[in-house]
Amino acid sequence: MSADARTDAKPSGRSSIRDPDNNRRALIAATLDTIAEIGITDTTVSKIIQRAGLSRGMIHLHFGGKNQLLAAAAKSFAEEYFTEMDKLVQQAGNDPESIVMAVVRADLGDVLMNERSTRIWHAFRGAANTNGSIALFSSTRDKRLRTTIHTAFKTIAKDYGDEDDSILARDATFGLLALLEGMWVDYLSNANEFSRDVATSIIRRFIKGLFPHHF
Amino acid sequence: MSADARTDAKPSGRSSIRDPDNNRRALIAATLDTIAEIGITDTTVSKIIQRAGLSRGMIHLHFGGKNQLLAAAAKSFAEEYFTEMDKLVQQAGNDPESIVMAVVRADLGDVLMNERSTRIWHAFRGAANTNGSIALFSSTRDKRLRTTIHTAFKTIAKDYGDEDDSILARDATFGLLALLEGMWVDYLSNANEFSRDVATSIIRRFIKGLFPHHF
DNA sequence: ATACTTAATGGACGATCGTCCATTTCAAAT
DNA sequence: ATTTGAAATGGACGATCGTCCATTAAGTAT
Repeated sequence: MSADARTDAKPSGRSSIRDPDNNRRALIAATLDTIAEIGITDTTVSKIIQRAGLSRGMIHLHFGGKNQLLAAAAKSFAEEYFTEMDKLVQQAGNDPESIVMAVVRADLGDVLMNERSTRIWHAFRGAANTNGSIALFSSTRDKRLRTTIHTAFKTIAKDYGDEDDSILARDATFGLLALLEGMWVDYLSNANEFSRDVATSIIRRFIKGLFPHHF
Repeated sequence: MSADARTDAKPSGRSSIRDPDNNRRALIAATLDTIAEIGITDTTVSKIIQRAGLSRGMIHLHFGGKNQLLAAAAKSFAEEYFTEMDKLVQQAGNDPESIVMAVVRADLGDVLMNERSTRIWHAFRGAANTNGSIALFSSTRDKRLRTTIHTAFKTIAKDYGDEDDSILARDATFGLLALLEGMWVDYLSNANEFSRDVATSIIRRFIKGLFPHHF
């Protein structure tokens, strides 16, 4: 065995002391954790670098400033959400009914909806009005997700031969997303009293009201 | 007539230059306006007193500090909302159906739901996690409003002789409030595309799904 | 070995934060 | 008129904010 431990220290390895990408990620993670813990108002450069265990100048070095770090954190947070959502939805069946309920269960599940994420979500939403760079990544759910739900509801709506097929599907999409948003607010307000099962069954009940032969 | 013009300058009069109560209200109004305009993060003591046209020390004089002023502003904002809501609901008929729809129309009407109020609402909600004194006044809608809706739905639910009367009413209450919350988020995200009529008809459709013989 | 590029450091900087209080102003009571 | 007490003022204060950069350390190429 001529291979020694140092040989595999390729550029792509993690053994190096220096690791800009890792530090970049650490700063974003520290930012999100700080926001979740003490709120975006009290999230300062000092608190972030202290939590990340990095030096003061690194925020300016890697992001150019605090605001750009916040924007990057918002983007990263949104990407995490949609990546996880995609994963969970793809595990569902192919029939529209399963897809819709997979979205509901994913959005209300503890992976996506928890104290940390609801706090971060609302912190960014509150800040999005004035900070345009944050607003881009916190628009009401993702376009892709909206399309997924809309497509599923359009398929279902065809089973109800009424003339307002498309309006029904649009209303169901709009309403479902609003319901999910409202559940997040409710969870944020009192996480201890909130029941995921109750929330899920309520949403199912509302959807079933629109599509009595399904759900 | 021994009464001269000065006699009626009672403590409750408004003729005086000094008017502590008015200044107190002015500070709260300036705080809310500032939050709506530039966000709670950038809302500073200097910005508030500048907008109110008052002197620097007045915040400490009347409220004891910035945080207490914010709490008072949150309380005032919530009270405004519920006062207006009460007014609009009382103008409605006495049948449960009218009451529910009155709540919906009030919550989605331009008096209660507008850019200013949705921004303030979400700013406070985002800050409520860390600031307990704010949290008290921004709990998911008011208890009284919740009771009003719940009572109406219980009456309606009795017409559907199923055994899950109370669960149905509970679900309808929970779901309606979540829907309304979600609509506020949607309005905040893109106020220009938002349609109050569409939102109202969607909510009515969802409720009608639960109570097909009504709405 | 040496030169060169990039990553990382942490202190200095002016600006601004919220708080506080000595002082002044006003209005009612005497 | 004079006294008394509350309302209002605005500058001073230390603390902290975010930014920036001269310097050091680490990794790569010659």
